[in-house]
Amino acid sequence: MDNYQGDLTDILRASTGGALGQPDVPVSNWEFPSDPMNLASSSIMGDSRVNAFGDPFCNMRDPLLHELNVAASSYFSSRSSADHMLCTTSVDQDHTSNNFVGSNSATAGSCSNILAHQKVFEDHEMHKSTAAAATTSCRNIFSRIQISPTNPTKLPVSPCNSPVIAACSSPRGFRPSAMVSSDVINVINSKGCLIDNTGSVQISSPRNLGIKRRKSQAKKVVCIPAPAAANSRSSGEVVPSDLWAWRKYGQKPIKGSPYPRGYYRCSSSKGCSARKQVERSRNDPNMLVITYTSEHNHPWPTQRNALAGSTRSQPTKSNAASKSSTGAEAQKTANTKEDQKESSNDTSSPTDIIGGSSTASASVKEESDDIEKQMEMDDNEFSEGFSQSYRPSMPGQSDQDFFAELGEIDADPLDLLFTQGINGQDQKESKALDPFSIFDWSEDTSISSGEAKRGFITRQ
DNA sequence: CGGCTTTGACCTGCGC
DNA sequence: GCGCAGGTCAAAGCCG
Repeated sequence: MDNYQGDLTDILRASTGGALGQPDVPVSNWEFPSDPMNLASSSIMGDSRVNAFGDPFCNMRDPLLHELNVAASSYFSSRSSADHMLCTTSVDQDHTSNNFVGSNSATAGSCSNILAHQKVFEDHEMHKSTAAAATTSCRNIFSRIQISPTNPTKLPVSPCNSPVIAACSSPRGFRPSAMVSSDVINVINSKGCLIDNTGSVQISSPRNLGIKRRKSQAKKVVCIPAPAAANSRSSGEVVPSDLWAWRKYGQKPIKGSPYPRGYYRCSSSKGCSARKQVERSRNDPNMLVITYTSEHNHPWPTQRNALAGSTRSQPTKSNAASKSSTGAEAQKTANTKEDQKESSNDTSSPTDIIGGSSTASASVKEESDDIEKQMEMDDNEFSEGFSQSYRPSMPGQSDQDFFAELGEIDADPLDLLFTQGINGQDQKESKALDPFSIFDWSEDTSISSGEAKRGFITRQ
C-alpha cells in the first residue's frame, strides 16, 4: 500500500494545497458531463480504424485500459471524487511519495482511481490529431493532460523523453492548456509515468529505436504504481495483474536500471503472442512500467481458472515466506482475494486491475520509436499493432459498492462482465445501473471500444 | 500432473 | 567481426 500512498498523497495534497499552477480553480467550476463516457470520447478516440480490419476481438478492450475507463465511471458517480480528481490534475511537484494520510479511505480510493485516469495521457495519437481534436479530447477526463500536438517547444525540460505533453483543459471548468504548468507535466512524467530514460519506454535511445524497428511491433506502455506487497513476488518484483493470464518466461537486468525487467507472455490461450514486460521505473521505483507487446488472439479468459497462475501473486518461494506467517491457507486466501479483486476490476474497480491494490493510479502511454515514422505509418499498420480492443466489463456498481467489495467479493465479477458486457444482454438492467451510459460500450455509442482504447494508446 | 517461477544460456540486432 | 544489451528459451524446482 505504501507504494500507492505517494500517489494519493499527491492527489490529496494537491487538492488541499492548491492546484499547482491552478490554485484558484474552484472545484465547483468543474462540471460533470452529462455523459461521462463521452468525456472519454475524443476525436482522437474516434478513430474507427481499430475495428476496421476485422479483428474478431476488436470489440474487446484491454482489460487494463478498460479498468481505467471504468474507474472514471466509478468516479463519476461521486461528485466528491470528482473534486479530488480535479485536484489530481494539479499534482504538486513537490510531492513526496510516502506521506499520504488517508483521512477518507473511500475518497482516497476514488481519488486514486481518478488519478489513474488523470495520469493517462496520450502520446502520438495527439500528434496525429488536430488541434480541434485536442480540444475535443479535453472533454475526456483522461486526457486532460495530453500530448500537445501544437506546441512542443513549450514542453518543460523533462527528464523524460516523452513527447510533448500539454494540458488539456476542460472546456467547462478548466482553463486552457496554460492551467497545467510545466511543473505538472514534469510531475506526470516523473512520477505518473516515466516515459523517460527507462529502458523499454525510452524513445530517444538509438538502441531502443533500433530494437523497436527491429521488432516492428506495436507497444503500449502503461505506467502504474507498484502494486502492494500482496502482489509482490519473491524477488520483490511486483506484478500487476489484469484479466489476462501472464506467465513469466524471463527476467533480465536492465542496464542503467537497478530493477530487473520481467518478461511475461499470455498464458490465457495457447498460441497467444501477447507479451508484456514489467519493470520498475528507475526514476520512481514506486512506479511500474508495463510494456505490452503484440496482441491477444483470443477473447478475455472467460473463467478465472484460465488465468491460473496469473494471479499467483505469491508464488513458490515468496509463498513460502508468506506462509511462514499465515500458512498455506493464507496464501490460498490471498490468491483468492486477489482473484476476486481482479475480478472486481472487471466490474467496477480500476484500481486493482493494475495494481492489485486499491490505489492504483495509472498512466497509460504509448510510444513510438519515431513520431514522424509513426505519422507515416498507414492506418492499417497501426491497426495491426493494436487492432484488438476488448469488450469491457459492465460493472453497474457504484464506487461505493466497489470499495465495499474490496473487502469481500462474493459474486463473480466475471459473471457480471460477461453477462452485461460481452453478451450485451440485460442492457436495460445495465442502463438502470448506469444512468450515464457509462457502461454502454457498444460500438454505436459515442465512444467506441476503439475510441476508448485509442484514447490512451498510440503505437510504438 | 499441470502450470507456474526462477535463472542461466542462447539468440538476435545494433553500434563501433 | 566483436561486444553489448535486450529478448527468449528451456531445464529445474515449487505449488496446489
